[in-house]
Amino acid sequence: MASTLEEVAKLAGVSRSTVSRVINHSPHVSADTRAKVWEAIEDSGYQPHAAARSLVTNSTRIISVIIPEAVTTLFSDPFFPLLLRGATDACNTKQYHLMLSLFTDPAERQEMYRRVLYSGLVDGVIVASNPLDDPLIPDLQEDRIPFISVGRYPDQHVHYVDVDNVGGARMATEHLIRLGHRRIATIAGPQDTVAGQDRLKGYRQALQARSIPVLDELIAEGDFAEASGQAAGRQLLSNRPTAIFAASDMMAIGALKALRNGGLQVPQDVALAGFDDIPAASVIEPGLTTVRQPIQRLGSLAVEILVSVLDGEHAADCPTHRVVLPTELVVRASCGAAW
Amino acid sequence: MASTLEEVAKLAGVSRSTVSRVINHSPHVSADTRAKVWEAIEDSGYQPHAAARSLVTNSTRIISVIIPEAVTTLFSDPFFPLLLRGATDACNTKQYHLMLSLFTDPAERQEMYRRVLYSGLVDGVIVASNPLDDPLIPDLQEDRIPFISVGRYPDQHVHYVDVDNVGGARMATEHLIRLGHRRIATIAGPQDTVAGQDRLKGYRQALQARSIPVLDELIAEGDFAEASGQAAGRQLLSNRPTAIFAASDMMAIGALKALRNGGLQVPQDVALAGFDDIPAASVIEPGLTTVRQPIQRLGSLAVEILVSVLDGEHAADCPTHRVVLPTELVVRASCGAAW
DNA sequence: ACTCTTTGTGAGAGCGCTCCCAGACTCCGC
DNA sequence: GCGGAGTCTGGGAGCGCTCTCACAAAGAGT
Repeated sequence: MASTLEEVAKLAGVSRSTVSRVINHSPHVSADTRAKVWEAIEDSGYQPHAAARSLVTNSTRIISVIIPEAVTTLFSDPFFPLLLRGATDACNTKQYHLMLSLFTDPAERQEMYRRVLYSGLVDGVIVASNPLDDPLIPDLQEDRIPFISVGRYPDQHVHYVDVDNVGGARMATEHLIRLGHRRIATIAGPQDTVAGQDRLKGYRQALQARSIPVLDELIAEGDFAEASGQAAGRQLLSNRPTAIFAASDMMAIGALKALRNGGLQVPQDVALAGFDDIPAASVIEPGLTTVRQPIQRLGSLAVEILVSVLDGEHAADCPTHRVVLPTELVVRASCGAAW
Repeated sequence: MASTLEEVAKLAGVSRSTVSRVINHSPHVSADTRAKVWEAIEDSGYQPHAAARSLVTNSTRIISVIIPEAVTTLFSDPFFPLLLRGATDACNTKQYHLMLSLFTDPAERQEMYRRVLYSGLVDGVIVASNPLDDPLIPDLQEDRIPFISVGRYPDQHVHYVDVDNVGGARMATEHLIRLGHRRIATIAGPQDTVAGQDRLKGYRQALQARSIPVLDELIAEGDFAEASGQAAGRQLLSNRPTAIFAASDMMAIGALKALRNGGLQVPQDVALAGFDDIPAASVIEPGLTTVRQPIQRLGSLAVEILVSVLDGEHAADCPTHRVVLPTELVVRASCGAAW
């Protein structure tokens, strides 16, 4: 189990170098020797010592997923587990390991930054749910640490993967338009996040494409959480929309409560659509029409791209990867569609 | 940044050994020298190389969280993210790192077992959501790898943390009894999981304590997921319970649908209680009475105990840690309580 | 003044691995 | 038959760190 190269070498009657070559699949070993060595490896249950190997190769095959602030909304939403699921799947097949870094306060992050990144503990980093004004990405760039962002990032040289937030929001809004609605309100997400911005953009695009005026009075802003959706719903009520597109399911659920409190029925009086397709969306009454995102794929793709960058290691001449995955409209009862 | 001990030593005008001593807070360094060295460390932005250090200390300060099967129910339930949140918090304060290992198929696990555990990559392991018949824990024991189980484990020498599933189920059932119900059915969880067993046990205890007969016809079994709850609800209907305690919120939601389809109202015709307090529980109509568990604390505790075992390292004479955290009854509308 | 501790510091070995270089051997063509 | 190319293998250095050991200097006791 805890044997060393040297011991395996003795067992196989060859030198340490030869065993190393076999382990690393070097072609310069005769078939006989190779077989002999493999046998010795099997017999001894040998496994290379990770630290020793890292020390000389200068690579740990560990990728860190950094979530700068342990965003509370992440826990009412399976985004986070699904992302990790996808990422670990990809890591398993690529023979990499996943390290998880969550932070509550910035001091903690600074501390981690030194400990994890400067100590050579990880080969690369996946940054998820990073607020636009966070210094993390600039820091990573400056220190030339390979990374990829989950979520669009407005910089020429940053690799990222994202879901098509604009397209998803447009689809949902178009769907409401197609059902005959013209006074369509939106509860936008926080405008300091890319997702919040993009979903509002999609809403705007859909209206503009049909020459429906975009009215400020029909746009409220929330923070993706339920309470903010309820507040926004209450506020929008007085402007009498016939439909509401909320930029998150939790806000849609909040809005649903506000509408009910205001004596309005969904979908009879007001149609409702959300974004995310959280588990609760299919469970509430009426079922919530929403936009589904391929989050697990997002996670695996992030790993795959990062690994390709890491393995390629042609540093400068490697093109920037930017992948946007399509979203999918899930029609349920809340929009009042027969479809 | 990527400087070495040697360089810092030269900068401070001392030897490598002395810098090492300062870094590791050895007391055998004069105050003057110590100050000088710290200055050199700050100036050079020195950070010890993790692999080099691990090679000689034979410790990586990495803990792995292993979830043997990427249980799908974990993703309709914030159990997993909350656990990780708690675990990372504790890791941050203890200066440990968290590695994540999820698996879909057993071959993958075997592969990981070699790669992660035998290679000295991690110092210890947290095993979560492990089925009773899984060989993982016996394997870990045999290989003398320090670990702790999240979830009770029936072995004298296994450290574990768990929530009080028995007590929680008993509380929920008692609550229904207190509201006047006598024909109380339960939708139990899978009986090959400890949580499933314990929640059924709590239900039984509550009835027996009030001398209410435990009837087989009022006990159905599900797999914690919604569909199984709906099936179980349908099945129980014919036996006319006046209340149902479901061992998970998802099953309670399934049962709710079955009851509605059968023309019954909750809580007027049948009272309903669940377990877990998932986000959907507060969002559905009627709000679901349920049992809340301190999952985040469970995660941080698991790390704290494992680290104490790791740091203590008095191997044999260290007592087995077994912590069971209390659960909390959350009363909402579905049980029909005024309270 | 001399040993005898005590305290602070440096030199050296070695953790287990990879990788370079050199050597031994085989095989071919002239 | 002999040099040169090609193939395979072993030896040695060294990655950056910790830790033991030895030793120098300083203080304490007789």
